[in-house]
Amino acid sequence: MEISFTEENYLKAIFSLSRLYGDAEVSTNQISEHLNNKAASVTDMLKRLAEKKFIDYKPYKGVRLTEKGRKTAVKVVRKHRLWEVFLVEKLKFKWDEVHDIAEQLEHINSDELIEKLDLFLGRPKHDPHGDPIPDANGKFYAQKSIALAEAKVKQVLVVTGVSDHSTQFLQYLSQSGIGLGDHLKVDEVNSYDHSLKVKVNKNHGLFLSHKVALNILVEVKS
Amino acid sequence: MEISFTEENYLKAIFSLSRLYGDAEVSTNQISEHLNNKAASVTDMLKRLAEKKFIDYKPYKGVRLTEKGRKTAVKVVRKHRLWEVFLVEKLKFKWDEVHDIAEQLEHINSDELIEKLDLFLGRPKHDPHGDPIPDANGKFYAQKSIALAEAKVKQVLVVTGVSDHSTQFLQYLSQSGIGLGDHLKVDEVNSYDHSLKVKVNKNHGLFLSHKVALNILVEVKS
DNA sequence: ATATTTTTTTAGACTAGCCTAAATTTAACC
DNA sequence: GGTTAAATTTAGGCTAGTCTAAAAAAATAT
Ligand SMILES: [Mn+2]
Ligand SMILES: [Mn+2]
Ligand SMILES: [Mn+2]
Ligand SMILES: [Mn+2]
Repeated sequence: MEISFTEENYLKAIFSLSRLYGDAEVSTNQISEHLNNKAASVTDMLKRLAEKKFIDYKPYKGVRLTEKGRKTAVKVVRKHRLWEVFLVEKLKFKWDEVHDIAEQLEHINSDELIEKLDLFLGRPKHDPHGDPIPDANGKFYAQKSIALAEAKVKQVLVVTGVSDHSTQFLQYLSQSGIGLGDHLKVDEVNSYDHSLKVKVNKNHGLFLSHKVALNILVEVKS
Repeated sequence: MEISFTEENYLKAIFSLSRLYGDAEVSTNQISEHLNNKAASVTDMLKRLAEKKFIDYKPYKGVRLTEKGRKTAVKVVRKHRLWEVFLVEKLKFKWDEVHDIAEQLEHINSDELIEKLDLFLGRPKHDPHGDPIPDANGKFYAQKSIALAEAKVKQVLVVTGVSDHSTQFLQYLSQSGIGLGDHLKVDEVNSYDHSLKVKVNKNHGLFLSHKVALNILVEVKS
């Protein structure tokens, strides 16, 4: 019942792709693109994962996680996000520096360790990017956030997360003075390119492109 | 200049075997036994490590780390021991529970991470088993400990480490009320089997076999 | 100094993961 | 519906790391 580093990465990829596209089957090419390897390699691995009952696989028909596969994938996600919290909260890394390290730490195999880490961190519900941390049973507590681009003018908003986790984007947000928990208000929407003028906490006049506004998640407070 | 999980384990093995036997060449069979794999596999790997300049290797003549190899090995040891401190001090694992998890964590690759972890832990000098933690330059601060078996009757002793890191031995010590920093005094030596009667902190009358006394490291305080 | 034993290396084979190129299946188009 | 294009799988090959069995070198014993 052992699972390799590589198999864990495939399961995580399938899990996140299936969520992304409304829980549909995931295609070989989607996985191939997501993991930056070739479709033929993916087919190889899908056969092995099916053999081990992590996925249901019908050739040419795409793939879906079994319950066993989902549990395994969610556990990797849980580990990834807990380690990210550790890196930011305890070791004082910036939120844009932790992803690659967590990509390694997520494969450390010890249930005792996850449990004790979770406890040490105070059982956090969200990682440094606002993503929910599933509990030990694999349950996610859904947050009802929307993209900033969909918010209405004058609504009181709180930043709850980001959709783009790239270093570039995260650094840009930090430089603009935007982080999790900050208060936003849209003052103006440019009807030509959908860019925004927003208030961040007490400061008016920050300009954000539509592309950026699509990748900031907010909760509407009023 | 990338190094694999497996290569790191070989370098660590060579490093610790070479220390163990007074910095001599390490033989293929020693490595094979230490890592629980076959001599033929070791020969294969030695060729690769020599190719990459981690070791000096002359067929049939044993092997020795290059400076590059030593640096790499010591870094793995440093990571291993820092993570053990983390697991015991922060996550509240017992000292006999941390070795296997550290065996995984030692391969996480990030200089930033080691540095920040070291800082977070308060730059510890010893791991939970009393083993010295090399600094970022690979320097060990030698401790002048002796085995309890070599101590003289009535000397004031402080426990500084253990030679046997097995779960069994560590649990036995814990149950006997012996841990790092505890004060010992040898009250009697049995001249037939070299077993000891010792005082632990304030309690007299603990019996220890010669075998156990060989694996407890102490510093002589007077 | 030979003969025997031990250690080490070589030869050949296997698996996990990856690749490229070719074949096949499915989807899209006219 | 037949033809083309796209997606997927198969076939064959590569590397890292392991193994067993056999050959070769070194050490030991007589
Ligand atoms: Mn991963
Ligand atoms: Mn995250
Ligand atoms: Mn290791
Ligand atoms: Mn230790």
